[in-house]
Amino acid sequence: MHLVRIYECLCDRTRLRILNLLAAGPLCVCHFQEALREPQVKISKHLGYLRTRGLVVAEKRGTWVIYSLPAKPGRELAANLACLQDCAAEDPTFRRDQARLQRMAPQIVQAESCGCRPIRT
Amino acid sequence: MHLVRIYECLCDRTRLRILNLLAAGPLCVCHFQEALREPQVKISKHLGYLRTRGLVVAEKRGTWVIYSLPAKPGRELAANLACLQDCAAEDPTFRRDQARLQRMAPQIVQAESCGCRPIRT
DNA sequence: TAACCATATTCCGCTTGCGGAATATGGTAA
DNA sequence: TTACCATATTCCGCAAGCGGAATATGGTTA
Repeated sequence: MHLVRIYECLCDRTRLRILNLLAAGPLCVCHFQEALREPQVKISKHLGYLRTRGLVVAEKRGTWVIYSLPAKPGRELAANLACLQDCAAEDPTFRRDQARLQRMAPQIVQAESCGCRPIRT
Repeated sequence: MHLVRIYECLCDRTRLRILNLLAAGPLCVCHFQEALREPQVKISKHLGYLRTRGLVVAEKRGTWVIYSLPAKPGRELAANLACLQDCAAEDPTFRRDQARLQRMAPQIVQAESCGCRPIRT
């Protein structure tokens, strides 16, 4: 019953907020810290939790790490992520996080930089 | 973030199996025991867990208790129950449970009896 | 009344997960 | 090289949840 593993990932508030942000596109760790206003350890540990369970994919780019949702999630995961997005649309916390993220743009992940600070190729 | 409470209910295998059976209609405790082939304590405790969190509704009828999904679940709960049903369609465990339940019919809950044994009005 | 039945609760040991402080790792800049 | 930065890991104390054995509760039958 692989479904249980998925729900275990979803039953934490911080992880839900992370997944909600990722629905809009890849992000690097420092973006989560800023958008969610949570300490680095907390973010990092929850990202690790999600990664080891396949809900999230990590890609190293120099010093920083960019996280994203899996390119082709399984049927169950896809269904639940869609359901989560549906529910998130009305939740104030989720909306606030998204708003903060938008305000942080356009220094959002580009091909060349995560935008955490200026990069010189 | 009420969603978290819902996911906490969904991240246990036995509770998922219970909710899956309930999707087809109300059942009394002994039906769960038989269809899931799990001990009484286990069933009872998980039903209690679900009940206190509003995922399930209990109605006493004499000695036995009939459980069902809430008549009008909230938006988030409804969405997740639908998603669960979608996922359950392919899972062997869920299908097996449903098959056992169907084999147990027609002694399934009626207005007058839970069918656990013959009733004389 | 007493015996019985379906269900719920309590107790116990165990595992998992959480948050935070401190520390480790490993890449980048000077 | 050394200093620094972003991220991950370890260690700790604590709380919650699970399963099972035993027991309690409360309605039903005899």
